[in-house]
Amino acid sequence: MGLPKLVKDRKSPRGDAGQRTVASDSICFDEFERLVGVTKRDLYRETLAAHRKVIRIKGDERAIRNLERIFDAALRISNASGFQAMSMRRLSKEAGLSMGALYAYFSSKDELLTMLQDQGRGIASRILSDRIQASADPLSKLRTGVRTHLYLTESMHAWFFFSYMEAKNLTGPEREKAVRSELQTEAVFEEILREGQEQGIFMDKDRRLTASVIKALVQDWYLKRWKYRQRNISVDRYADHILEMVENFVVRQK
Amino acid sequence: MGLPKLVKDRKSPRGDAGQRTVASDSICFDEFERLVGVTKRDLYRETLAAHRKVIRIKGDERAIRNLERIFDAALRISNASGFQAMSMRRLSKEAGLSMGALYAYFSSKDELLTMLQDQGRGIASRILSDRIQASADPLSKLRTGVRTHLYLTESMHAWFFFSYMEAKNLTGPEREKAVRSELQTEAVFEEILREGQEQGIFMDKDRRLTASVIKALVQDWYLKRWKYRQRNISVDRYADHILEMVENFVVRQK
DNA sequence: GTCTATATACGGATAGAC
DNA sequence: GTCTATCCGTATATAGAC
Repeated sequence: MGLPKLVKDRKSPRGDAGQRTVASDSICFDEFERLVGVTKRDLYRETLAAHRKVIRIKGDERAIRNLERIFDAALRISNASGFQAMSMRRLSKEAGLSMGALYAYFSSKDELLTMLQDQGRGIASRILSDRIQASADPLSKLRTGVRTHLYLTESMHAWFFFSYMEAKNLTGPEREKAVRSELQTEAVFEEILREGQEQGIFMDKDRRLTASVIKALVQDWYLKRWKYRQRNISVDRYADHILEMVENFVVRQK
Repeated sequence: MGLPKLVKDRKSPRGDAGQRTVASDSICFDEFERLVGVTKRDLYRETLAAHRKVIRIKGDERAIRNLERIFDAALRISNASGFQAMSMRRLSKEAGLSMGALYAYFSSKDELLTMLQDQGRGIASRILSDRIQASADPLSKLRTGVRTHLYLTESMHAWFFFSYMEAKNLTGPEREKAVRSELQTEAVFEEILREGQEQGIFMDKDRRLTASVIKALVQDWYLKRWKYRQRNISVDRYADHILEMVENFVVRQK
Protein backbone atom coordinates (compact mmCIF):
# COMPACT_ATOMS: atom_id res chain seq x y z
CA MET A 1 0.00 0.00 0.00
CA GLY A 2 1.01 3.61 -0.18
CA LEU A 3 3.51 3.23 2.59
CA PRO A 4 7.22 3.91 2.34
CA LYS A 5 9.19 0.72 2.59
CA LEU A 6 9.65 0.30 6.30
CA VAL A 7 11.99 -2.63 6.35
CA LYS A 8 14.81 -0.90 4.59
CA ASP A 9 17.58 -3.40 4.76
CA ARG A 10 17.47 -6.79 6.23
CA LYS A 11 20.88 -7.48 7.65
CA SER A 12 23.28 -5.81 10.01
CA PRO A 13 26.68 -7.32 10.85
CA ARG A 14 26.33 -6.61 14.58
CA GLY A 15 28.99 -7.19 17.17
CA ASP A 16 27.02 -8.44 20.14
CA ALA A 17 26.14 -6.00 22.90
CA GLY A 18 27.53 -8.19 25.66
CA GLN A 19 25.93 -10.66 28.01
CA ARG A 20 23.60 -12.26 25.50
CA THR A 21 23.53 -16.01 25.97
CA VAL A 22 21.11 -17.09 23.28
CA ALA A 23 19.95 -15.95 19.90
CA SER A 24 23.06 -14.05 19.02
CA ASP A 25 22.06 -14.11 15.37
CA SER A 26 19.41 -11.49 15.99
CA ILE A 27 19.53 -7.74 16.17
CA CYS A 28 18.87 -5.79 19.36
CA PHE A 29 16.20 -3.16 19.93
CA ASP A 30 18.31 -0.12 19.15
CA GLU A 31 19.26 -1.54 15.80
CA PHE A 32 15.65 -2.51 15.19
CA GLU A 33 14.50 1.03 15.77
CA ARG A 34 17.13 2.46 13.46
CA LEU A 35 16.49 -0.15 10.81
CA VAL A 36 12.75 -0.55 10.80
CA GLY A 37 11.85 2.92 11.99
CA VAL A 38 8.14 2.57 12.59
CA THR A 39 7.51 6.27 12.81
CA LYS A 40 4.26 7.80 13.96
CA ARG A 41 4.04 9.76 10.76
CA ASP A 42 4.07 6.56 8.72
CA LEU A 43 1.29 5.16 10.87
CA TYR A 44 -0.84 8.24 10.57
CA ARG A 45 -0.20 8.62 6.89
CA GLU A 46 -1.51 5.11 6.36
CA THR A 47 -4.50 5.71 8.61
CA LEU A 48 -5.30 8.85 6.66
CA ALA A 49 -5.12 6.97 3.37
CA ALA A 50 -7.43 4.25 4.70
CA HIS A 51 -10.06 6.72 5.87
CA ARG A 52 -9.62 9.44 3.28
CA LYS A 53 -13.28 9.52 2.37
CA VAL A 54 -14.68 10.25 5.83
CA ILE A 55 -12.03 12.83 6.74
CA ARG A 56 -13.25 16.21 5.57
CA ILE A 57 -9.86 17.87 5.48
CA LYS A 58 -8.19 18.84 2.21
CA GLY A 59 -4.48 19.15 2.87
CA ASP A 60 -2.58 16.00 3.85
CA GLU A 61 -0.10 17.78 6.06
CA ARG A 62 -2.64 19.40 8.34
CA ALA A 63 -4.72 16.22 8.44
CA ILE A 64 -1.76 14.09 9.52
CA ARG A 65 -0.65 16.58 12.13
CA ASN A 66 -4.12 16.64 13.70
CA LEU A 67 -4.65 12.90 13.43
CA GLU A 68 -1.45 12.51 15.39
CA ARG A 69 -2.75 14.82 18.12
CA ILE A 70 -6.13 13.15 18.22
CA PHE A 71 -4.90 9.58 18.25
CA ASP A 72 -2.11 10.19 20.72
CA ALA A 73 -4.53 11.81 23.11
CA ALA A 74 -7.17 9.13 22.57
CA LEU A 75 -4.72 6.31 23.26
CA ARG A 76 -3.32 8.08 26.29
CA ILE A 77 -6.71 8.72 27.86
CA SER A 78 -8.16 5.32 26.93
CA ASN A 79 -5.19 3.40 28.22
CA ALA A 80 -5.47 5.19 31.52
CA SER A 81 -9.19 4.73 32.05
CA GLY A 82 -10.84 2.97 29.15
CA PHE A 83 -12.18 4.10 25.80
CA GLN A 84 -15.78 4.08 26.95
CA ALA A 85 -14.95 6.34 29.86
CA MET A 86 -13.21 8.88 27.66
CA SER A 87 -15.55 11.78 26.88
CA MET A 88 -15.30 13.61 23.60
CA ARG A 89 -15.05 16.85 25.53
CA ARG A 90 -11.92 15.66 27.26
CA LEU A 91 -10.48 14.32 24.05
CA SER A 92 -11.09 17.62 22.34
CA LYS A 93 -9.36 19.42 25.17
CA GLU A 94 -6.30 17.18 25.29
CA ALA A 95 -5.96 16.98 21.54
CA GLY A 96 -6.12 20.77 21.37
CA LEU A 97 -9.06 20.86 18.95
CA SER A 98 -12.64 21.92 19.44
CA MET A 99 -15.51 19.46 19.40
CA GLY A 100 -16.56 20.65 15.98
CA ALA A 101 -13.06 20.23 14.58
CA LEU A 102 -12.79 16.71 15.99
CA TYR A 103 -15.81 15.58 14.05
CA ALA A 104 -14.11 16.57 10.81
CA TYR A 105 -11.83 13.57 11.30
CA PHE A 106 -14.45 10.92 12.05
CA SER A 107 -18.21 10.79 12.10
CA SER A 108 -18.78 9.14 15.49
CA LYS A 109 -16.95 7.95 18.55
CA ASP A 110 -17.50 4.45 17.31
CA GLU A 111 -15.76 5.19 14.06
CA LEU A 112 -12.85 6.61 16.02
CA LEU A 113 -12.63 3.27 17.82
CA THR A 114 -12.53 1.43 14.51
CA MET A 115 -9.80 3.70 13.22
CA LEU A 116 -7.72 3.18 16.34
CA GLN A 117 -8.17 -0.58 16.19
CA ASP A 118 -7.27 -0.78 12.52
CA GLN A 119 -4.33 1.52 12.80
CA GLY A 120 -1.49 -0.75 13.78
CA ARG A 121 -2.65 -4.11 12.52
CA GLY A 122 -1.47 -3.95 8.95
CA ILE A 123 1.88 -2.42 9.64
CA ALA A 124 2.68 -4.75 12.55
CA SER A 125 1.86 -7.99 10.79
CA ARG A 126 3.69 -6.87 7.67
CA ILE A 127 6.91 -6.11 9.52
CA LEU A 128 6.71 -9.38 11.45
CA SER A 129 6.22 -11.50 8.33
CA ASP A 130 8.90 -9.64 6.38
CA ARG A 131 11.53 -10.12 9.02
CA ILE A 132 10.69 -13.75 9.64
CA GLN A 133 10.79 -14.64 5.98
CA ALA A 134 14.19 -13.01 5.74
CA SER A 135 15.55 -15.57 8.21
CA ALA A 136 16.93 -18.84 6.97
CA ASP A 137 16.42 -21.73 9.39
CA PRO A 138 13.54 -22.37 11.82
CA LEU A 139 15.60 -21.56 14.89
CA SER A 140 16.57 -18.15 13.65
CA LYS A 141 13.00 -17.60 12.49
CA LEU A 142 11.84 -18.36 16.01
CA ARG A 143 14.34 -15.94 17.48
CA THR A 144 13.58 -13.25 14.96
CA GLY A 145 9.85 -13.73 15.39
CA VAL A 146 9.94 -13.35 19.15
CA ARG A 147 12.32 -10.43 19.08
CA THR A 148 10.57 -8.59 16.30
CA HIS A 149 7.22 -8.97 18.02
CA LEU A 150 8.66 -7.67 21.27
CA TYR A 151 10.35 -4.77 19.53
CA LEU A 152 7.17 -3.88 17.68
CA THR A 153 5.21 -3.77 20.90
CA GLU A 154 7.90 -1.54 22.30
CA SER A 155 7.74 0.90 19.40
CA MET A 156 3.96 0.92 19.29
CA HIS A 157 3.21 0.21 22.92
CA ALA A 158 0.16 2.43 23.31
CA TRP A 159 -1.49 0.87 20.29
CA PHE A 160 -0.85 -2.75 21.34
CA PHE A 161 -2.09 -2.11 24.84
CA PHE A 162 -5.21 -0.38 23.60
CA SER A 163 -5.85 -3.05 21.04
CA TYR A 164 -5.65 -5.79 23.65
CA MET A 165 -7.69 -4.09 26.33
CA GLU A 166 -10.52 -2.84 24.17
CA ALA A 167 -10.84 -5.96 22.03
CA LYS A 168 -13.47 -7.55 24.23
CA ASN A 169 -15.71 -4.49 23.96
CA LEU A 170 -15.88 -4.70 20.19
CA THR A 171 -18.86 -6.06 18.34
CA GLY A 172 -19.63 -7.46 14.94
CA PRO A 173 -17.02 -7.35 12.19
CA GLU A 174 -14.60 -5.33 14.31
CA ARG A 175 -14.47 -8.09 16.87
CA GLU A 176 -13.92 -10.68 14.19
CA LYS A 177 -11.03 -8.73 12.75
CA ALA A 178 -9.42 -8.56 16.18
CA VAL A 179 -9.83 -12.28 16.80
CA ARG A 180 -8.51 -13.16 13.38
CA SER A 181 -5.47 -10.99 13.93
CA GLU A 182 -4.74 -12.68 17.28
CA LEU A 183 -5.02 -16.14 15.75
CA GLN A 184 -3.01 -15.18 12.73
CA THR A 185 -0.02 -14.09 14.78
CA GLU A 186 -0.21 -17.34 16.64
CA ALA A 187 -0.32 -19.24 13.37
CA VAL A 188 2.94 -17.60 12.35
CA PHE A 189 4.69 -19.14 15.36
CA GLU A 190 2.93 -22.45 14.84
CA GLU A 191 4.26 -22.61 11.30
CA ILE A 192 7.80 -21.95 12.48
CA LEU A 193 7.49 -24.79 14.97
CA ARG A 194 6.13 -27.09 12.25
CA GLU A 195 9.10 -26.37 10.00
CA GLY A 196 11.50 -27.00 12.84
CA GLN A 197 9.89 -30.32 13.70
CA GLU A 198 9.86 -31.36 10.06
CA GLN A 199 13.58 -30.71 9.84
CA GLY A 200 14.17 -32.58 13.08
CA ILE A 201 15.60 -29.49 14.77
CA PHE A 202 12.68 -29.07 17.18
CA MET A 203 11.12 -31.68 19.43
CA ASP A 204 7.64 -33.06 18.87
CA LYS A 205 5.70 -30.92 21.29
CA ASP A 206 2.13 -29.76 20.80
CA ARG A 207 2.72 -27.00 18.26
CA ARG A 208 -0.43 -25.01 18.70
CA LEU A 209 -0.28 -24.98 22.47
CA THR A 210 3.39 -24.03 22.38
CA ALA A 211 2.64 -21.22 19.96
CA SER A 212 -0.08 -19.94 22.31
CA VAL A 213 2.33 -19.95 25.17
CA ILE A 214 4.97 -18.07 23.21
CA LYS A 215 2.37 -15.46 22.35
CA ALA A 216 1.37 -15.17 26.00
CA LEU A 217 4.98 -14.51 26.98
CA VAL A 218 5.37 -11.86 24.32
CA GLN A 219 2.12 -10.18 25.28
CA ASP A 220 3.06 -9.97 28.93
CA TRP A 221 5.81 -7.60 27.93
CA TYR A 222 3.42 -4.86 26.88
CA LEU A 223 0.63 -5.73 29.29
CA LYS A 224 2.88 -5.36 32.33
CA ARG A 225 5.25 -2.79 30.99
CA TRP A 226 4.93 -0.62 34.09
CA LYS A 227 6.26 -3.49 36.18
CA TYR A 228 9.23 -4.30 33.98
CA ARG A 229 10.14 -0.67 33.60
CA GLN A 230 9.99 -0.17 37.34
CA ARG A 231 12.48 -3.02 37.68
CA ASN A 232 14.74 -1.75 34.94
CA ILE A 233 14.28 -4.81 32.76
CA SER A 234 15.14 -3.88 29.19
CA VAL A 235 13.28 -5.38 26.27
CA ASP A 236 16.46 -7.18 25.22
CA ARG A 237 16.89 -8.71 28.64
CA TYR A 238 13.30 -9.88 28.54
CA ALA A 239 13.76 -11.26 25.05
CA ASP A 240 16.84 -13.21 26.12
CA HIS A 241 15.03 -14.66 29.08
CA ILE A 242 11.95 -15.93 27.30
CA LEU A 243 13.94 -17.14 24.32
CA GLU A 244 16.17 -19.15 26.61
CA MET A 245 13.06 -20.69 28.14
CA VAL A 246 11.36 -21.41 24.84
CA GLU A 247 14.47 -22.82 23.21
CA ASN A 248 15.11 -25.05 26.17
CA PHE A 249 11.66 -26.39 25.64
CA VAL A 250 11.52 -26.90 21.90
CA VAL A 251 15.04 -27.22 20.50
CA ARG A 252 16.32 -30.78 20.27
CA GLN A 253 19.65 -31.10 22.08
CA LYS A 254 22.53 -32.69 20.19
CA MET B 1 -12.03 -14.68 59.05
CA GLY B 2 -15.66 -15.64 59.35
CA LEU B 3 -15.37 -18.08 56.51
CA PRO B 4 -15.84 -21.83 56.71
CA LYS B 5 -12.54 -23.59 56.31
CA LEU B 6 -12.27 -24.01 52.58
CA VAL B 7 -9.24 -26.20 52.36
CA LYS B 8 -10.70 -29.14 54.16
CA ASP B 9 -8.08 -31.76 53.82
CA ARG B 10 -4.76 -31.45 52.21
CA LYS B 11 -4.01 -34.79 50.67
CA SER B 12 -5.69 -37.22 48.33
CA PRO B 13 -4.05 -40.50 47.40
CA ARG B 14 -4.87 -40.11 43.72
CA GLY B 15 -4.27 -42.69 41.07
CA ASP B 16 -3.18 -40.61 38.13
CA ALA B 17 -5.73 -39.85 35.46
CA GLY B 18 -3.51 -41.07 32.65
CA GLN B 19 -1.23 -39.25 30.25
CA ARG B 20 0.32 -36.90 32.77
CA THR B 21 4.03 -36.57 32.19
CA VAL B 22 5.06 -34.19 34.91
CA ALA B 23 3.96 -33.14 38.34
CA SER B 24 2.24 -36.37 39.22
CA ASP B 25 2.32 -35.43 42.88
CA SER B 26 -0.43 -32.92 42.38
CA ILE B 27 -4.18 -33.25 42.29
CA CYS B 28 -6.25 -32.63 39.17
CA PHE B 29 -9.00 -30.08 38.71
CA ASP B 30 -11.93 -32.35 39.55
CA GLU B 31 -10.36 -33.29 42.84
CA PHE B 32 -9.56 -29.66 43.50
CA GLU B 33 -13.15 -28.63 43.04
CA ARG B 34 -14.39 -31.37 45.33
CA LEU B 35 -11.72 -30.65 47.91
CA VAL B 36 -11.50 -26.91 48.00
CA GLY B 37 -15.04 -26.15 46.91
CA VAL B 38 -14.90 -22.43 46.39
CA THR B 39 -18.64 -21.99 46.31
CA LYS B 40 -20.34 -18.82 45.25
CA ARG B 41 -22.23 -18.72 48.53
CA ASP B 42 -18.97 -18.60 50.48
CA LEU B 43 -17.79 -15.75 48.33
CA TYR B 44 -20.97 -13.78 48.76
CA ARG B 45 -21.19 -14.47 52.44
CA GLU B 46 -17.75 -13.00 52.87
CA THR B 47 -18.57 -10.02 50.69
CA LEU B 48 -21.69 -9.39 52.73
CA ALA B 49 -19.72 -9.51 55.95
CA ALA B 50 -17.17 -7.06 54.61
CA HIS B 51 -19.80 -4.52 53.52
CA ARG B 52 -22.43 -5.14 56.18
CA LYS B 53 -22.68 -1.50 57.13
CA VAL B 54 -23.58 -0.10 53.72
CA ILE B 55 -26.03 -2.87 52.85
CA ARG B 56 -29.43 -1.83 54.14
CA ILE B 57 -30.93 -5.32 54.23
CA LYS B 58 -31.71 -7.05 57.50
CA GLY B 59 -31.83 -10.78 56.80
CA ASP B 60 -28.62 -12.51 55.71
CA GLU B 61 -30.31 -15.06 53.50
CA ARG B 62 -32.13 -12.58 51.33
CA ALA B 63 -29.08 -10.36 51.16
CA ILE B 64 -26.83 -13.17 49.99
CA ARG B 65 -29.32 -14.38 47.42
CA ASN B 66 -29.61 -10.91 45.92
CA LEU B 67 -25.90 -10.19 46.09
CA GLU B 68 -25.38 -13.33 44.07
CA ARG B 69 -27.84 -12.16 41.43
CA ILE B 70 -26.36 -8.69 41.30
CA PHE B 71 -22.72 -9.71 41.16
CA ASP B 72 -23.23 -12.51 38.67
CA ALA B 73 -25.07 -10.15 36.37
CA ALA B 74 -22.52 -7.38 36.88
CA LEU B 75 -19.58 -9.65 36.06
CA ARG B 76 -21.35 -11.12 33.06
CA ILE B 77 -22.23 -7.74 31.56
CA SER B 78 -18.90 -6.11 32.43
CA ASN B 79 -16.84 -8.95 31.03
CA ALA B 80 -18.74 -8.71 27.79
CA SER B 81 -18.50 -4.98 27.29
CA GLY B 82 -16.75 -3.27 30.17
CA PHE B 83 -17.86 -2.05 33.57
CA GLN B 84 -18.06 1.56 32.48
CA ALA B 85 -20.37 0.65 29.61
CA MET B 86 -22.74 -1.27 31.88
CA SER B 87 -25.74 0.89 32.76
CA MET B 88 -27.48 0.48 36.08
CA ARG B 89 -30.73 0.06 34.19
CA ARG B 90 -29.42 -2.97 32.41
CA LEU B 91 -27.90 -4.36 35.58
CA SER B 92 -31.20 -3.97 37.40
CA LYS B 93 -32.96 -5.75 34.57
CA GLU B 94 -30.57 -8.68 34.36
CA ALA B 95 -30.26 -9.05 38.11
CA GLY B 96 -34.04 -9.10 38.38
CA LEU B 97 -34.23 -6.20 40.84
CA SER B 98 -35.49 -2.67 40.40
CA MET B 99 -33.21 0.33 40.41
CA GLY B 100 -34.38 1.26 43.88
CA ALA B 101 -33.71 -2.20 45.24
CA LEU B 102 -30.23 -2.24 43.73
CA TYR B 103 -29.23 0.82 45.67
CA ALA B 104 -30.01 -0.96 48.90
CA TYR B 105 -26.89 -3.05 48.32
CA PHE B 106 -24.43 -0.29 47.52
CA SER B 107 -24.49 3.48 47.51
CA SER B 108 -22.98 4.15 44.10
CA LYS B 109 -21.75 2.41 40.99
CA ASP B 110 -18.26 3.16 42.14
CA GLU B 111 -18.82 1.32 45.38
CA LEU B 112 -20.14 -1.63 43.42
CA LEU B 113 -16.83 -1.66 41.54
CA THR B 114 -14.91 -1.69 44.79
CA MET B 115 -17.00 -4.55 46.11
CA LEU B 116 -16.45 -6.57 42.97
CA GLN B 117 -12.72 -5.93 43.03
CA ASP B 118 -12.37 -6.86 46.67
CA GLN B 119 -14.51 -9.93 46.40
CA GLY B 120 -12.12 -12.61 45.23
CA ARG B 121 -8.80 -11.29 46.47
CA GLY B 122 -8.82 -12.55 50.02
CA ILE B 123 -10.18 -15.96 49.30
CA ALA B 124 -7.90 -16.60 46.33
CA SER B 125 -4.66 -15.65 48.01
CA ARG B 126 -5.59 -17.59 51.13
CA ILE B 127 -6.25 -20.81 49.25
CA LEU B 128 -3.06 -20.39 47.24
CA SER B 129 -0.88 -19.87 50.31
CA ASP B 130 -2.55 -22.68 52.26
CA ARG B 131 -2.01 -25.24 49.58
CA ILE B 132 1.56 -24.21 48.86
CA GLN B 133 2.55 -24.34 52.50
CA ALA B 134 1.08 -27.81 52.73
CA SER B 135 3.63 -29.02 50.16
CA ALA B 136 6.99 -30.26 51.30
CA ASP B 137 9.79 -29.57 48.82
CA PRO B 138 10.22 -26.60 46.43
CA LEU B 139 9.44 -28.66 43.34
CA SER B 140 6.11 -29.82 44.63
CA LYS B 141 5.42 -26.30 45.88
CA LEU B 142 6.04 -25.04 42.38
CA ARG B 143 3.71 -27.63 40.91
CA THR B 144 1.04 -27.05 43.50
CA GLY B 145 1.34 -23.30 43.13
CA VAL B 146 0.88 -23.33 39.39
CA ARG B 147 -1.94 -25.86 39.47
CA THR B 148 -3.78 -24.23 42.33
CA HIS B 149 -3.60 -20.85 40.66
CA LEU B 150 -4.91 -22.29 37.42
CA TYR B 151 -7.68 -24.15 39.20
CA LEU B 152 -8.67 -21.07 41.13
CA THR B 153 -8.96 -19.05 37.96
CA GLU B 154 -11.08 -21.82 36.55
CA SER B 155 -13.46 -21.83 39.52
CA MET B 156 -13.66 -18.06 39.72
CA HIS B 157 -13.07 -17.22 36.09
CA ALA B 158 -15.47 -14.30 35.83
CA TRP B 159 -13.90 -12.61 38.82
CA PHE B 160 -10.29 -13.05 37.67
CA PHE B 161 -11.09 -11.78 34.21
CA PHE B 162 -12.95 -8.77 35.56
CA SER B 163 -10.26 -8.04 38.05
CA TYR B 164 -7.58 -8.05 35.37
CA MET B 165 -9.45 -6.06 32.77
CA GLU B 166 -10.80 -3.34 35.01
CA ALA B 167 -7.66 -2.91 37.11
CA LYS B 168 -6.25 -0.15 34.95
CA ASN B 169 -9.42 1.92 35.32
CA LEU B 170 -9.13 2.06 39.08
CA THR B 171 -7.87 5.09 40.94
CA GLY B 172 -6.43 5.87 44.33
CA PRO B 173 -6.33 3.20 47.02
CA GLU B 174 -8.26 0.70 44.91
CA ARG B 175 -5.57 0.79 42.29
CA GLU B 176 -2.89 0.31 44.88
CA LYS B 177 -4.64 -2.71 46.31
CA ALA B 178 -4.81 -4.26 42.86
CA VAL B 179 -1.14 -3.65 42.17
CA ARG B 180 -0.10 -5.00 45.55
CA SER B 181 -2.12 -8.13 44.98
CA GLU B 182 -0.50 -8.71 41.60
CA LEU B 183 2.98 -8.30 43.03
CA GLN B 184 2.20 -10.42 46.04
CA THR B 185 1.21 -13.43 43.95
CA GLU B 186 4.41 -13.02 42.03
CA ALA B 187 6.37 -12.90 45.26
CA VAL B 188 4.93 -16.27 46.24
CA PHE B 189 6.48 -17.87 43.17
CA GLU B 190 9.70 -15.94 43.65
CA GLU B 191 10.02 -17.35 47.15
CA ILE B 192 9.51 -20.90 45.91
CA LEU B 193 12.26 -20.38 43.37
CA ARG B 194 14.55 -18.98 46.07
CA GLU B 195 14.06 -22.01 48.26
CA GLY B 196 14.73 -24.32 45.36
CA GLN B 197 17.93 -22.53 44.45
CA GLU B 198 19.06 -22.53 48.05
CA GLN B 199 18.59 -26.28 48.22
CA GLY B 200 20.41 -26.73 44.92
CA ILE B 201 17.35 -28.26 43.27
CA PHE B 202 16.76 -25.31 40.94
CA MET B 203 19.22 -23.60 38.68
CA ASP B 204 20.45 -20.06 39.28
CA LYS B 205 18.15 -18.19 36.95
CA ASP B 206 16.83 -14.69 37.56
CA ARG B 207 14.13 -15.47 40.14
CA ARG B 208 12.00 -12.40 39.81
CA LEU B 209 11.90 -12.47 36.04
CA THR B 210 11.13 -16.18 36.07
CA ALA B 211 8.33 -15.63 38.55
CA SER B 212 6.87 -12.93 36.31
CA VAL B 213 6.94 -15.28 33.39
CA ILE B 214 5.22 -18.05 35.34
CA LYS B 215 2.51 -15.61 36.31
CA ALA B 216 2.10 -14.55 32.68
CA LEU B 217 1.59 -18.16 31.66
CA VAL B 218 -0.98 -18.73 34.36
CA GLN B 219 -2.84 -15.55 33.49
CA ASP B 220 -3.07 -16.43 29.84
CA TRP B 221 -5.29 -19.32 30.81
CA TYR B 222 -8.09 -17.10 31.98
CA LEU B 223 -7.43 -14.21 29.62
CA LYS B 224 -7.74 -16.42 26.53
CA ARG B 225 -10.16 -18.94 27.90
CA TRP B 226 -12.43 -18.66 24.84
CA LYS B 227 -9.54 -19.81 22.66
CA TYR B 228 -8.52 -22.77 24.77
CA ARG B 229 -12.10 -23.88 25.21
CA GLN B 230 -12.69 -23.68 21.49
CA ARG B 231 -9.73 -26.00 21.03
CA ASN B 232 -10.83 -28.38 23.74
CA ILE B 233 -7.75 -27.81 25.86
CA SER B 234 -8.55 -28.78 29.45
CA VAL B 235 -7.08 -26.92 32.37
CA ASP B 236 -5.10 -30.02 33.31
CA ARG B 237 -3.64 -30.31 29.85
CA TYR B 238 -2.64 -26.66 29.99
CA ALA B 239 -1.16 -27.14 33.46
CA ASP B 240 0.91 -30.09 32.27
CA HIS B 241 2.18 -28.15 29.31
CA ILE B 242 3.35 -25.04 31.13
CA LEU B 243 4.73 -27.05 34.05
CA GLU B 244 6.79 -29.11 31.65
CA MET B 245 8.14 -25.91 30.17
CA VAL B 246 8.85 -24.24 33.48
CA GLU B 247 10.44 -27.31 35.03
CA ASN B 248 12.63 -27.78 31.99
CA PHE B 249 13.83 -24.26 32.57
CA VAL B 250 14.42 -24.17 36.30
CA VAL B 251 14.94 -27.71 37.61
CA ARG B 252 18.56 -28.80 37.72
CA GLN B 253 19.01 -32.07 35.83
CA LYS B 254 20.78 -34.89 37.63
C1' DG C 1 -37.88 -4.13 50.98
C1' DT C 2 -39.18 -3.24 46.61
C1' DC C 3 -41.42 -0.79 43.22
C1' DT C 4 -42.33 3.35 39.72
C1' DA C 5 -41.51 7.84 38.55
C1' DT C 6 -38.49 11.55 38.35
C1' DA C 7 -34.61 15.08 39.36
C1' DT C 8 -30.41 16.40 37.57
C1' DA C 9 -26.21 16.09 35.05
C1' DC C 10 -23.44 14.69 31.47
C1' DG C 11 -22.84 12.22 27.33
C1' DG C 12 -22.40 12.43 21.93
C1' DA C 13 -23.38 14.97 18.13
C1' DT C 14 -24.55 19.15 15.19
C1' DA C 15 -25.85 24.04 13.51
C1' DG C 16 -24.30 28.13 12.20
C1' DA C 17 -21.05 32.11 12.95
C1' DC C 18 -16.54 33.49 11.53
C1' DG D 1 -11.43 24.57 9.01
C1' DT D 2 -12.40 25.77 13.36
C1' DC D 3 -14.99 27.67 16.91
C1' DT D 4 -19.09 28.34 20.33
C1' DA D 5 -23.54 27.30 21.64
C1' DT D 6 -27.00 24.08 21.84
C1' DC D 7 -30.01 19.91 21.05
C1' DC D 8 -31.44 15.80 22.94
C1' DG D 9 -30.82 11.19 24.70
C1' DT D 10 -29.32 8.50 28.39
C1' DA D 11 -26.82 8.09 32.67
C1' DT D 12 -26.78 7.86 37.86
C1' DA D 13 -29.16 8.42 41.83
C1' DT D 14 -33.26 9.32 44.76
C1' DA D 15 -38.18 10.34 46.46
C1' DG D 16 -42.22 8.58 47.77
C1' DA D 17 -46.01 5.10 47.10
C1' DC D 18 -47.17 0.45 48.55
